[in-house]
Amino acid sequence: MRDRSSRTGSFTVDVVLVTAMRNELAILLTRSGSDRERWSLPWRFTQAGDSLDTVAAKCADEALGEQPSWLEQIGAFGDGRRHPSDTEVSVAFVGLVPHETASPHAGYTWFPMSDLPPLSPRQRAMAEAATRVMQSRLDQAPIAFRLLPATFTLSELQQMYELLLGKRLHKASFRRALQSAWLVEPTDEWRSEGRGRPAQLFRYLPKKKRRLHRGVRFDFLYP
Amino acid sequence: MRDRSSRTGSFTVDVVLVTAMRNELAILLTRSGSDRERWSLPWRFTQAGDSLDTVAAKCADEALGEQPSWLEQIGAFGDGRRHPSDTEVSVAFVGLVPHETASPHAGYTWFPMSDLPPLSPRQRAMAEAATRVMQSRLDQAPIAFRLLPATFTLSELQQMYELLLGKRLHKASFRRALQSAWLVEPTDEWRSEGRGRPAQLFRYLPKKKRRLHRGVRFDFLYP
DNA sequence: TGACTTTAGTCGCAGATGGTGACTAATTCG
DNA sequence: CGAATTAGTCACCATCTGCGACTAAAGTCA
Repeated sequence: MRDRSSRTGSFTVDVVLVTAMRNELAILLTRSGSDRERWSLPWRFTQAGDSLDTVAAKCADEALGEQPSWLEQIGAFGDGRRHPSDTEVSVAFVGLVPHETASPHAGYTWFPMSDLPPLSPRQRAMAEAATRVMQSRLDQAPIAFRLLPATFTLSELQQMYELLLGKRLHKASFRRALQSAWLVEPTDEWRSEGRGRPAQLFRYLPKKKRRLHRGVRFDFLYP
Repeated sequence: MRDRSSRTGSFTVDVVLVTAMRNELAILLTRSGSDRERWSLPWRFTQAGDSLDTVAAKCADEALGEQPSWLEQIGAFGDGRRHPSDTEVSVAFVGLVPHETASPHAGYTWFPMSDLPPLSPRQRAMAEAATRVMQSRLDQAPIAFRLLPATFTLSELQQMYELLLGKRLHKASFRRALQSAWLVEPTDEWRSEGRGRPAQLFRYLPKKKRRLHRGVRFDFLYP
């Protein structure tokens, strides 16, 4: 067992890998290194010369075998809360992963946010912060798009926004707002999903071609 | 001179203290500890047992003799950029200070953001991140109010928003949006400022009494 | 004193945006 | 074929926004 004080001044990088699974958000956990009975976020000690982003990317790669479609730091966590590493501070990242293409390595498991196993207090704080950060950036950054595959139907996109916002949206208003924000462009493909009319596939329209004025705000709710 | 590798794994806490001075944002700098010719943000090594927020608060107190009216972490910075401490990582905070009541301790000087002296690359990144964070939280958190004294005129508030947004706002629209957001309440005081009609003083209305629906969005611009 | 300037604060129109239900379209199922 | 299901659009109307023009209360200066 490590001596607690030996880690004073050192720190870890932790990654909250988020995906949308069966209509709810889920994060990727693995067995804790120190206590095999407990679950933990993927984390690492930093090595001299590696930037924080690099360490986070390695963490994600070890868990998934690929890079998240979006990876962003959400801050440093400490404040006396316990962490498997016994360091005083950890720097947390959020990584977004489209669920369709993700296949975690052995030993890693998706857990729905609503039903997480016990985590160290510091990692629990990170998981909560991750969803807060995602919600707050929803209208500034392509959060919803990074949780979807490269092409998607507008209904899928709407469901993703409903999931992230935690409320229902009205179809016509959603599409109108989407249009005026120039966020997507149609492909020439259509997808027939069992019953019902086939849906056209769209892709995220990168900033280059876009003439965006106001940030998008999907505010409109349903009865 | 310290050996660079001796600090590997350790880190500092740095504070970007921001105020609004003569219609532009300014930050508080001091002479660097290692090189008296250079300027630096206030920073400290952490001590075992102190939370990050506590260290940041101490930093601010040492510079100002008082607490900022708002103090929030903006992230961990490293990525190989140099810092006076020779650590690999620093955790940065923004602190907001109303300029009217602030009187920095000896050795600390306000510098306008538009005309900063040379800083270490890591601290320059922090200063830039600070203004980005302030802008992005402008409609979620009382950023503008924390840069103003406890009571203020609506014209002063509008000027503060114009400064933070970097664009002019239309008076009538600004006040209408302010009303519908229930952000301020009038006091029974008025201030006569030289020529022109005296202005009523307002104060920030804390969340308790507020029934806020949508986030405020002062989007409307001037010709 | 009274015209002029300066700053505060309000009104109300016209056009843009948003919430909504009802509509049409294309497919599967039985 | 008709019912069910999902996609996509339309049009009405209420609300919100941009904006110019207005009123109000002070100082300045001849």
